[in-house]
Amino acid sequence: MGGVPTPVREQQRRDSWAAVQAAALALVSERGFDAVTVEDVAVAAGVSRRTFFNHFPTKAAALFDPHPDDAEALAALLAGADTSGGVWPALREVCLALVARQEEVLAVRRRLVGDPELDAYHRTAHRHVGEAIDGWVGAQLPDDPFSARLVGETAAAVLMTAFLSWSPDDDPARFAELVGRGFDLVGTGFA
Amino acid sequence: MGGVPTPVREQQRRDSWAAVQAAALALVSERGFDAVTVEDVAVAAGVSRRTFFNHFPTKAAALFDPHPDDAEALAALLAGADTSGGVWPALREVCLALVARQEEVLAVRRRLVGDPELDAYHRTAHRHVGEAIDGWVGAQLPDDPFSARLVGETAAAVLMTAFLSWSPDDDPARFAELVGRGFDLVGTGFA
DNA sequence: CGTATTGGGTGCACTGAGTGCAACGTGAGC
DNA sequence: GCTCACGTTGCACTCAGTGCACCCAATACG
Repeated sequence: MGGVPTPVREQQRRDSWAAVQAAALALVSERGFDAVTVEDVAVAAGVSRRTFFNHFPTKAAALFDPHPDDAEALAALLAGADTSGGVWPALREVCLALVARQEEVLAVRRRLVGDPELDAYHRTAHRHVGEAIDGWVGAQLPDDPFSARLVGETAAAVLMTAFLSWSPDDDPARFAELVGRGFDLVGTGFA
Repeated sequence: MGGVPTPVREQQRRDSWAAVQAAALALVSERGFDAVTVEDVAVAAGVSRRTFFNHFPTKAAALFDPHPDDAEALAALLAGADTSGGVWPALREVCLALVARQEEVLAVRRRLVGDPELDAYHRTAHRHVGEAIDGWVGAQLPDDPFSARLVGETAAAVLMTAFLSWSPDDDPARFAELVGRGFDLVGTGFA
């Protein structure tokens, strides 16, 4: 019944998941996406090829699916957000706190832009954030799902823009700066 | 030399391209993405499997890559846009004119949401529009590429939100209405 | 005109992603 | 200890996508 089967099993599963994602990021950032096979990743993670696909639906997903801890962290940030100054400024702070957690992963992913297939997955990765925001905004605007979704999509667009405008060789702090600037620009309605 | 090889060849190629896309949209909207093979599409289009991949890099691309005519139409709309009232309101009108051209294709695509792989491609399809806008805004703001890209990404986010909030059974005009409303909401900075 | 060239279409063989299925083994409940 | 649940595994299979050599029709050129 409770989604969590049992602590030990759950931990095994998370470890296995994390080992596969770590191996995928390491190999792909070293050799490039096309030069790494799922078999390579599985071997490096100490897992069978079949198990890889038990965790991730596609090769690209191993690179871009959010770590459960990060998903929980985002939920916590949203739950604790201060909306007294409005929804959009509150989201600004949430996203700034979020990106600070993920510097290393973002740097690896940034080196992968250019491949069309990967770019598509890249956008869904930022969409994981957008969807969480959807739900959060939607709870505050239960009678306006369109606006809630638009806020989530727009926040994801800001993150994507900052991500693409940033270079992994730059100071990581510059990425946060770009995110803040993006939120500010949208907040003025591109006046 | 000139990119266009010669009128006849160019026309042959476009016809073949269009036949494949039409076949892909028809079959997939009828049976679903996974139940249609590239072979099926090629046969229905009267073309070899190998030719399919000469036109489209992936199966999903056959569904989502923009028709050359539409790409040219967008460029023309942007070139003729009236920016006297500001960049964002001008984009609003361009996007409204654009979606009016594509009602049928959008209705088919709308039936395909839900598949994660397809959703990823879906976003890149709206990104084709965003990229054209990037270039257009970038020409007007040559010293601020970040803002130019942000405008393009945000416009794509508005289109995507309207697309997801719309139902193919709705009046097509409602889709345009949603696009307009999305641009208005962003234009106020989510105040 | 006749000949050479170009460029799209095709067939073939090959790699690798992704899936269904039937096991196996180890933690958990009784 | 027995049984059940569940993550893992191996195997066989379909199909997406690619490299390559070849064919044919449309063009360029003499």
